[in-house]
Amino acid sequence: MRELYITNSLSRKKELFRPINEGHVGLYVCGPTVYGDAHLGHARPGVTYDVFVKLLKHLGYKVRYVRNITDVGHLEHDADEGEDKIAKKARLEQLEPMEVVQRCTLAYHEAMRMLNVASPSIEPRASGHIIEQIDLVKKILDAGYAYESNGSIYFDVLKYDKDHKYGVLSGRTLDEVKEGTRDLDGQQDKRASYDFALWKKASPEHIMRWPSPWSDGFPGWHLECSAMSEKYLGKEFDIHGGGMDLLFPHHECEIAQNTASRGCSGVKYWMHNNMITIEGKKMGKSLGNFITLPELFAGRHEKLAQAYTPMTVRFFILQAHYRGTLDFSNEALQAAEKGLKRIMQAGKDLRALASAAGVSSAPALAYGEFVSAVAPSEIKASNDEVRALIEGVYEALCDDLNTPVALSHIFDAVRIINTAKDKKLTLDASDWQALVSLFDNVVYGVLGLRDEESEGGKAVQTIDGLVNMVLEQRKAAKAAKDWATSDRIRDDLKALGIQIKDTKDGTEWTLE
RNA sequence: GGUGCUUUGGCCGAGCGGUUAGGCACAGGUCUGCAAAACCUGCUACAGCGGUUCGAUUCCGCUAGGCACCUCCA
Repeated sequence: MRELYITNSLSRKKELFRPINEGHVGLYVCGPTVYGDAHLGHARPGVTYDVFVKLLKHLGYKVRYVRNITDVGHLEHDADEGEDKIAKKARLEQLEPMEVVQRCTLAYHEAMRMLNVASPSIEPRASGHIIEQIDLVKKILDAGYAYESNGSIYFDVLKYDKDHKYGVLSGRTLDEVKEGTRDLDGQQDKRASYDFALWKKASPEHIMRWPSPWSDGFPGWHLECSAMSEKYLGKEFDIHGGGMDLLFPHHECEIAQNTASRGCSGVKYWMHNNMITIEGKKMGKSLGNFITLPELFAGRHEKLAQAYTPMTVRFFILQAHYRGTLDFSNEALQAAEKGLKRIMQAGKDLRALASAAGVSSAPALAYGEFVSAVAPSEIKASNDEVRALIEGVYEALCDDLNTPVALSHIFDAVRIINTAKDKKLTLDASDWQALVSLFDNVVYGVLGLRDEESEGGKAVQTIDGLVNMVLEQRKAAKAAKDWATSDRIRDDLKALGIQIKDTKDGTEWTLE
C-alpha cells in the first residue's frame, strides 16, 4: 500500500500514517450543530473529509467514518452558560426543539448530497447517547477529575493539569488559559473559570432535559464526541478531524475527558481543516457575511454575482489545501467554474477518444458512488508524461491530501487529451487506459467531481435532439455558403446559452 | 492583552535552499469562411529591512500589514 502522510495537529508535523489495525482506519469528524441552514463553512470539512475517506478507500483501506450530529448541549455563549442553541432557535420559531433538529439535519444532508459528499458510516446524535454520556461523567467523577456543584458536574482542569498536563493539542499552558478565560456572570458553581461542564442542571424552563444521578439536565457539549467516538471506534482510534476553530477548547477538552476516563488520549492523529473566509474575514453571523449553501446554489445573496453549482463549490474547495484559509470571492468562484468545465469537457472527450482507440470504456459511473476499477499501483502507461502525471497525482494526494497539486497534474492530463484530440499527439492503448483510470478513479472517484452538464436526464436528451436538428439546418446553410443564416443560427443558439464549435469532423456544441 | 498562523505575479492558489506548479484573466500566433474551442508562445512574482549561506521566495531576526483561537461557530 502506498505511504500516506498527514499533518498531525498534535505534533504540528507531517507524519507517516500508520493505522492501529492493519488495513483499517477509524475516523471521527465533528459534524454540525443543527440549528440553522447548512452554510459555506460546512462545505469545507464536508468535502475535505469526503475526499480523504475516498482516498483511503481507493488506497485499499477499510474505513469506518463516524460523523456526529450535535442536537443538544451546544450552548449559546460560554461553554457553560447561556441558552442551548437549538432550544433558542425553537423558542424563536415556536417549534419543538426536535423539529428544528429534524429540519436542519435534513437540510444539511441535502446540501451534502448536492456537493457529492458521501454519507458517513455512522452518524450518531448526541441526544441518542445520553446514557453513554452519563456513564462517561461517572467514570470521570470516579477517577477524581470532576466535581459536583449544585446539580451540575464540572471537569477539574487544575487537577487534571497536575497529573496529565492540559493543553497538549492547542499548545497552551494552563497559565495562558487562565489569562485568556473571561470571568462571566453566573459561573459561581465552578471552582475555576476554565473548568468546563460535563453535565448541566436544567433550569425550570429548559425543555431538553434528561434524568441523571445528579439532576434533571443535559450533557456538556464536549462530552458527546468523547462518548460516541469511544462507542463506535474504541478507546483508541486512528484519526479525529474537524474545523480548526474546534481545536480549542472543544478538542482539547475531548482529550482531557478521554484521558481522565480511559487512561489514554484516544486519538493518534488530529486533522484540522481551515476556514473559508469572505473578504479576508471568517464567515460569521455577526459580520453579515454569512452565506448558506442554498443561497449559494441559487445565487440569492447580495454578495453573489451569480449562482454557483455545487460542483463549482467543490472544485473551488479542492483548489486550495485544506489546512490553509480559502478566501471566497465571485472572481475566484468564476475562475473555478471555468477550470472545472475544462476538466469535465476533457473527461467527455477522453471517453470518446479512448473508445475509438479500442479501450473498453469503464462502466457507466454511478455518480455519488466511489468507483475503484484499478488499483493505483496497476496503472501503467507508455507515454512518459502520462506516467509522470499520474504518479504526480497520487504523490500529491498522499502528501497530506494536497488536492491543488493533484489538480495541477490533472490539468496536464487535460492538455494531453486535448492535444491528442487535435491529432497532434498519438497515444497508445495503455496510455488511454491509464487516463481513463485516472479520471474514473481520481477525478470522478476520489475528488468526487461530477459532470453536472450531463446530468439533466430527459430534458437534456430533448435539448440534445433539438440542437442537433437546428445544427442540421445550419449545416445546409453553410453548404450553400449562406453565411448570414449560418451565423444567425449560431448567434441565436449562443443567446440561449449554447456554444457552437465548428471542427473538421463536424459541429460540436456545449451548454454554457 | 495572551497564543499561534500568515503576507507569492491582474485575481485565486501550490511549492521549494540553486531546476518557470496549476487555474482564471490578458496579449500574440496556429487552426477556421468568420467565430468559438483547442493547442503554442508571452506576462517569471514571492511585504520591507537586516543576517546565515557559494547561493534565499524558501532558514533566522526585526519592522509593517492581515488572520485565527482565547466566547457560539466547520
